[in-house]
Amino acid sequence: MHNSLKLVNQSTTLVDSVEEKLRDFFKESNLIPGDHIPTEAELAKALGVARSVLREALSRFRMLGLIETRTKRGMILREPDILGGIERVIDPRIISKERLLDILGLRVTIEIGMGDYIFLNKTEKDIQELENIVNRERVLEINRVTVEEESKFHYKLYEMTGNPTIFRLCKIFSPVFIFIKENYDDILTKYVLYSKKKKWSSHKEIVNVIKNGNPDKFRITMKNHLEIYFHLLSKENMKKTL
Amino acid sequence: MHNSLKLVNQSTTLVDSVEEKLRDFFKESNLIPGDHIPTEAELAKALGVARSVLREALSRFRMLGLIETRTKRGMILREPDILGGIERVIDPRIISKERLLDILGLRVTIEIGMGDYIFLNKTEKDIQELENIVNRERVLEINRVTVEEESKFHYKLYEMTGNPTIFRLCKIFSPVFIFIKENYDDILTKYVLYSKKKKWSSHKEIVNVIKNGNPDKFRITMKNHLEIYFHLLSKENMKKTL
DNA sequence: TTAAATTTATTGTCGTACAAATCTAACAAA
DNA sequence: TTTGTTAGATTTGTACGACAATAAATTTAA
Repeated sequence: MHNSLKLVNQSTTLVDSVEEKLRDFFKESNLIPGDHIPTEAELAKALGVARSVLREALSRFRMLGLIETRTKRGMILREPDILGGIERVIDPRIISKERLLDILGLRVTIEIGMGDYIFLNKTEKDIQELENIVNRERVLEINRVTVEEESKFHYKLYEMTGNPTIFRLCKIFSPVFIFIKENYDDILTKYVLYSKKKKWSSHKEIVNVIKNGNPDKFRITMKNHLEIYFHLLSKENMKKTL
Repeated sequence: MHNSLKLVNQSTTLVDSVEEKLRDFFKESNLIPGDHIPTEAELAKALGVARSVLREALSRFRMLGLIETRTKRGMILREPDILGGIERVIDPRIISKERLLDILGLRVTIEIGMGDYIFLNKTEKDIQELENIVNRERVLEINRVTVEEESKFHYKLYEMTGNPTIFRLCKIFSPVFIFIKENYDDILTKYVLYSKKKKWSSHKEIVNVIKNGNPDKFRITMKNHLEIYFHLLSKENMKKTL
């Protein structure tokens, strides 16, 4: 009762504000990767906090790759690893269903949208590899392949974009897709069985489009291939699913 | 000279390994959000490190939202904020050109791919809003609008996916696009002026497709709208650009 | 039984100390 | 002059102890 009166977690600790102040300081100083930043002693004094507090803030930056330290040589600013944070906390078991479906939606969006990118950079060797992957697939019931084979195929597509960040994002999200596939298997299977739609594009068809088609055809085919997931993503079904 | 001889920073600190061990511990204990985790004293003792070292590791988790602490009540596991890490380090000035172009590529991919998503969730109100935004735009030379108007329009599209994570990603990447627009303005302008292509889809056309078209038409129109960016993204131009 | 006071447990912050690494400088040797 | 050695100084990494603030638990008082 009277929950609305409860103060929101008013816990801005010293470490939090030091972290923020330091980030502002880096920006305002126009520091670029490779530049030295003041020593711990200097920073602690300037901020008026104990060294331990400062170090807890710096520790966060170290994790993100924003600063690098070597004894005696001091600290230098580095280009941060923008995906380092995600990588450490992606665990489907502790992430809410809403968020997991968000990620599924992002995946589907990227895979449909990457057609142009693939056609921009595709090589003969890539296509050869894709064909090898597809030929090795053993098709199970209702047009499905094993999780490993599915992963291998889609990994290769992401790789073909030639965009390392997108490729890495794919690897980071991979456990989420596997989790969703396993946990919503009944819903998905039921949908496939009772849907009016009877034709789902296969990996083979996608490869064929990459070989002889164009980006627009790729998108349509990929959309078709991924269509079952939209069943999970529509607003009405989400209510039922969650 | 002789950079290849330089030793790689082989420094795994105690804090790093404590961080890793704790993450493993959380996973193996099958903890879920809301669960209590041992006190600092217990953890420090179990790990055999000083409390200060432990706290530097915990500080990282606190930043990512993975743990929440309140004095006396102890620490509890929380659903982490998967984008919290990115949000803190996105600053175009300290991120390499390669990475910035990666992000541009991701944006373009998402915007082309989100057609189905938009058609899945669009409402009359959304379309009304889009039209308002477009009608307020003042078109500058060569079909361009101001950065703010451009942002506002694309924000609305992301919002229409109904996917909060994708929407947030858009906001996070926004400074990157602005940076790229400003820094590659000469290349982009030259491309527009001398390209054989003379027709670039406008915001108005995109709205029209959302209103009366279908996802396939949306993708083609959006692709057309964003085509100038592929000029920066192709492998050959990237070499020149970087 | 209820209300107030006290105790206790736990995180937040501070300070000191020393170890480890490595840069600097001075000096010695070739 | 160049190279090698040694000693000292600087800076981060780790440990430990102390106390404040807070909130739960317990005891005491009305």
